[in-house]
Amino acid sequence: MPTPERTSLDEIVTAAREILESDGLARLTMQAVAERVGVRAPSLYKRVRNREALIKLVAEATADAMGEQLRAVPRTADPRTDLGNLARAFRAFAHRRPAAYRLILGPEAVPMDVARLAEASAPLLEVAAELAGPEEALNAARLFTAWGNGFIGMELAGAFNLGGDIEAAFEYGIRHLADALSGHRA
Amino acid sequence: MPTPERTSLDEIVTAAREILESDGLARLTMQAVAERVGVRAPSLYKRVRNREALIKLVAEATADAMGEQLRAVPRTADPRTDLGNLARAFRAFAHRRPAAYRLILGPEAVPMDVARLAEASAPLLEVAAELAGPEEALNAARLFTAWGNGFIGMELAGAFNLGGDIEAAFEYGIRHLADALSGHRA
DNA sequence: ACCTGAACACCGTTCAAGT
DNA sequence: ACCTGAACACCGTTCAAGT
Repeated sequence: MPTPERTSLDEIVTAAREILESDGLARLTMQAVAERVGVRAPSLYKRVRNREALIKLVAEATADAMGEQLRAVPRTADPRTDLGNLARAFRAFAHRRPAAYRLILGPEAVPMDVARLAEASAPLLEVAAELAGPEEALNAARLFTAWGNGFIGMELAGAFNLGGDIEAAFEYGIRHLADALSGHRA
Repeated sequence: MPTPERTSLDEIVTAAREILESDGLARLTMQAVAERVGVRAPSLYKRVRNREALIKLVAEATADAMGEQLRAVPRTADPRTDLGNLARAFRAFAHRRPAAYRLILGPEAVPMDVARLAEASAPLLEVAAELAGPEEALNAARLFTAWGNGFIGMELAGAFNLGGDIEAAFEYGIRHLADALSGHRA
């Protein structure tokens, strides 16, 4: 008589996501995940190859969620406005799930599935194309996403603690990058 | 009769740095460090509070080394040229010691000593001031360092694997940021 | 077919005992 | 004063045995 399934891959990834965010990566143990989904640790290996693979699944789920968030940003007729709104949505997401966000960039960065990242940043590529022209769209999008990732990474790492207005610095970045990409005066 | 010292904090941090770079963060264990400096693991606790503190020491040593690297960049009369040279030196350092570099930004980022980071990025702040004026120097430096950190972080994480010329994208970023900061046309 | 306890190899860390 | 072996609590992971 087959034992009934007592959990699922989805439940496991969700549990891991929650533990990561509330307790940090070091406390994201197989035992903690197992306990949360109501099973013993060895059973997890029926659905997940190992801890590293589980962490990768969490990172990919995070990229997907981020992409969804960006696609939900309403678009206007002005690409400059859109650029700012996308950047703010991006930052808001990172603030809401900082540990997961760090997972994507951070050290020991899990080699992320490329298609997933492309999917997530598609809206940004569109706006970059509107702003910088199709020729320079990829370079422009990379300039902008690099800045955004870097800014948020430094912010989460506490690298901006010297004071100064972080909000203002973020808006300064949006404004000047929009200028730089569109070829306007700064 | 007191036992002679068989190692030192410096030797321990250096050993940790080497293991981190060659084997990765997960393999940077107290036992591995102890073996490399010729001592048993418990002895490390005479010089270091715990593993986390050791990792933090490595991160700080990395920030110091990076600062030294940036200060060694020769300066010219043209701040735009200097900006590019600093960015390339920064990137070269990250490529030479990727694991340590990630430590500074990445997930579980060790709350870095602020003064150290400021020290490391001092040259960039100077050039930013020349380019954007003293008023906007801090915002400009943050824009630039955020981009640089983000670009390299994404590069190391393999987020640029879609192809396209990464060198060109980096140079594109330098050029357009210099324009944006100095208020020139792009 | 899935779940479990037991087991293994490996950590980080503490501490009493050595010199 | 520093170093060590032994010990503890905790991991990730495997596997034979249960249902």
